[in-house]
Amino acid sequence: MPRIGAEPLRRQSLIDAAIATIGEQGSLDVSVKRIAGRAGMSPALAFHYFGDKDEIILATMRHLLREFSRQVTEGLKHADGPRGRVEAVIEASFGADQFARTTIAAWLVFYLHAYSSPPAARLLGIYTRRLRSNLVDALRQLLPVAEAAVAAETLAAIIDGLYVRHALRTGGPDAGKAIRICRTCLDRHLGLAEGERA
Amino acid sequence: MPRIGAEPLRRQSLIDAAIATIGEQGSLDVSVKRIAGRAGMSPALAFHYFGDKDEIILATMRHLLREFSRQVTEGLKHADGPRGRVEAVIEASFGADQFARTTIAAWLVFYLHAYSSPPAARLLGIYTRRLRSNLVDALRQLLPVAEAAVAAETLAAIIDGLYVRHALRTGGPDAGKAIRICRTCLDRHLGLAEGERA
DNA sequence: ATTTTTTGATTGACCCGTCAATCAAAAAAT
DNA sequence: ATTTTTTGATTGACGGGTCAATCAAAAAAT
Repeated sequence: MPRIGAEPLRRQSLIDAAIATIGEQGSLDVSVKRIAGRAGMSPALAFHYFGDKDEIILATMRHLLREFSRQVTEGLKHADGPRGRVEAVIEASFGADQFARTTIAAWLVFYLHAYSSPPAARLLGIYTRRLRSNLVDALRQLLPVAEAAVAAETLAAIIDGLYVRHALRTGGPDAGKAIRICRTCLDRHLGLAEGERA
Repeated sequence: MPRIGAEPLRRQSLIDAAIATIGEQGSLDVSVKRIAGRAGMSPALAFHYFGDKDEIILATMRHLLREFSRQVTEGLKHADGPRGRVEAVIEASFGADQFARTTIAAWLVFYLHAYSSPPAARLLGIYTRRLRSNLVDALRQLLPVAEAAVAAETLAAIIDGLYVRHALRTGGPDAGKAIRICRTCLDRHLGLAEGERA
């Protein structure tokens, strides 16, 4: 066997190249040729490892989702108290890896792709539900059930909105500003006045 | 001159068909053939009127932007007081025309398109700045300048986020719920406690 | 008759996916 | 240790198909 163990490396290279290419272009309309070229191999090799283009796309989505989940889980591990758990989710969302423009553009592309691709929709559904339950579970210990649901929906929307604005507007909010906006909104929902929180 | 007035009708038909096709597919990767077919004409006629595909896309964006601006302006006309002006912007954003799933999907597609198309970015920039100034101007009469800026950024992000979630998640927030979330957030930023506003 | 509207046919480019063939390293056999 | 065999890694070339855009000419209206 030659160069044993090349497959996982190649797959990862292709996924990285796919994120970069898709994110830079802001579209799924990128040829396998360009992705493979960026990863330093011929298109045929990409097909050899992934079968077809759809599978390249799905594998790339899975990688993005897994990476995000990993960071959230990591943040939750060191969080203490419900408020800390909410903040951990927020901070994971705006961590350097997740908040890179290219990464966010890729996320948005996949959001839209899910609009017409059932497998992609299934993947995103899992992520969405997990994120939501993380937020709701923590908020329920701080607020009445109804308000917790509203607060979770609001926070989730703000996060998504800040993503959109960061990725698409030059001079959009940076990570620090984004986190501050989320924290402020959380404070207000928890009924704390200016500067009142620990 | 024969068939006077055919051109504007054809152009409008093509723009409507473009919104529908792009919105349904959630992608700009739709052929001129399909758009023209949906509008009841041959692809060649679309090229005759618009020159190339990019111009079809840009004209479609301009139409969406103009329509949105029209609705905001209309709402502002009947609004009284700064709080009313903020709510007018919110309500225009979630009006039936703007909050239709297909329309929102088309919006998101154009957001992403702007990511790699300077002309599209220019168009969206105009819209973004106008929306922002509408919000900031009204909020400045209700809050200190710094807080007004944060509140505007927050509201704008929430609106965008709710758009994303409504268009892409089955069972996402409907218009009523979206408006309620925005109002609640606005209340909190204005420092009003539960049920305190007029 | 002239001008606009409309389209069928065509072209060149590009893309996805396949396939046969090549290459190089590991395993087996001697 | 040397040779042979096996097998994954890799690619160039190609087919079927689609798309954007062009063009010449027909249809329709004035």
